[in-house]
Amino acid sequence: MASKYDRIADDLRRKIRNGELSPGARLSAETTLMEQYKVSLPTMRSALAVLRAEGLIESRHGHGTYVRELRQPVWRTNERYQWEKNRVRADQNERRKTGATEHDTGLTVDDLEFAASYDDSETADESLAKAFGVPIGTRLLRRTYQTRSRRENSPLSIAESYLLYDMVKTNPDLLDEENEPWPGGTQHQLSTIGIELDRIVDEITARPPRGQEAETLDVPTGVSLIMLRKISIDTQDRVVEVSDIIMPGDRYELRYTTPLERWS
Amino acid sequence: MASKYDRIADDLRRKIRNGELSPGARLSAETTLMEQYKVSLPTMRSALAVLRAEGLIESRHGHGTYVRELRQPVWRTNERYQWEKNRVRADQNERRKTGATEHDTGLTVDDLEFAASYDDSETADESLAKAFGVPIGTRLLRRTYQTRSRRENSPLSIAESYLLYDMVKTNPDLLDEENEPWPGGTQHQLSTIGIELDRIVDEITARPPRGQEAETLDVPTGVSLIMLRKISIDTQDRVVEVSDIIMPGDRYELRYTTPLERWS
DNA sequence: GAGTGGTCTAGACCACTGT
DNA sequence: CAGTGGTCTAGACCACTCC
Repeated sequence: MASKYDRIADDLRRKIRNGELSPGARLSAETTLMEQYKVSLPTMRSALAVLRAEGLIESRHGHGTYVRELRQPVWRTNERYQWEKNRVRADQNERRKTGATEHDTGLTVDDLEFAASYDDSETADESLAKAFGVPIGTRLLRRTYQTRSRRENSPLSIAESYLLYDMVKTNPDLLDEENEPWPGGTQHQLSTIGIELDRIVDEITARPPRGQEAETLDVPTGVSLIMLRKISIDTQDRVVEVSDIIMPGDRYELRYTTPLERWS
Repeated sequence: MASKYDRIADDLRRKIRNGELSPGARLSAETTLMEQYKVSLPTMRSALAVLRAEGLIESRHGHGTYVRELRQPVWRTNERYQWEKNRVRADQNERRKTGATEHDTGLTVDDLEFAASYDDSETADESLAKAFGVPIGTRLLRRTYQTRSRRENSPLSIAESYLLYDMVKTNPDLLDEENEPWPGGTQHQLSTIGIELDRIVDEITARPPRGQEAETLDVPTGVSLIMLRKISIDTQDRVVEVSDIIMPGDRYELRYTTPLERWS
């Protein structure tokens, strides 16, 4: 331990933490830093690589190296699920006004760009088969959603939602991506085929982005991904939807409220 | 894009995904790979650095480079909170038997090593003051917990729990770390000063480990940290405990069940 | 064109792990 | 001891951004 680049990284990390280098500030050029710290360029660069991996700095080619700014977090709460359920029974005008993402972020429909695409040729792999409790190979409807803020380039999140094809085909409207965005969202879509949700189970984990993901989500190295699998279970205890949602960890915070039964 | 090291990383990533290189397998030595791919050593090393950052491989000095094995995830569910609350009213023998971590992991008390330390000289910083709804500088009791499996070196998690000093001092037993592990956990501790919890709010985010954290948690680069702030609110709507819990993302999965009200 | 970060090389030496 | 990955150097050239 205590290699040269480690000590340099420690020094810069300290300067960032105590505000000597504030968010948005530009660091000196690599060649300048290399002279300041009296090391070679590759060594200086590996010191910066450490901080980049920690998400503390960001380098822009031909531009400079900057202290990362904290992005305002978007909240995703589990209260949205009950809110969505209540909205299913509201009239269509009310449903059209806002979606669940707006509920979370406080942004209006106009701020958000929404893209959906459907694919009805998907079949269940091992993981999905287990989640749904069906055999591997069962036909699914896969729906891909991208939400992005109009003010920024990077998507807020990417979601893949899976429905059992045989279950939803009874309402052909549900198979057509042209009907997106569907006022009232998935819970309302399911209600058109007589499904009422009993509970939603969220499974959460986190890992670094891999290869292509970093590009499609446009996250720099140094940002973790929050992986959320959302499993919707109806009043007959059937798994009716499985959704895999990917969120950049520097943009999102999840909030779950767990009520407890009273003693008295 | 499509630099040499990127193409090499892509190739190796593909080999890992399709099983040509299975978990635990040892890659050829860097010098061998460098000849195979006809690049210089530093270039070969930066290809490996990419995969290391993605958590796909792990290098052991003087030993070799290996495909990371998937570790069996430990589940942490929000059902534990109600389970803990129920246990407060169980008798002491029952309470002594198991703790919440055992509830989650399925491991028994004997498998787990538990370390607690108290510090009653802590005061609330901005973030904690806001969470508790008290002025900055308010005296707190800080309790640090480390849980580790006896079979492994790395801690399962690190938790820092904060209580309002003036609130808990009425029971001096709560100020003494020698009483840990306390049968029945924090909810039982709070019950000794007349506190009943109404709900628990979990705030979750994820980010890469920074400098020292990587060492104390003994996680390689390429593992994300799940940061969980748990806020306990009592029946009088007071925030009575705030806990910051750090979990390695490759070991943990969180599961939250949200029940929905019925329509009928 | 000037200044920046990104890629790549060839080679030296050190530090750790096993036998 | 041999084999492995880790650190560091000196220097060349490329690619991007802004003026």
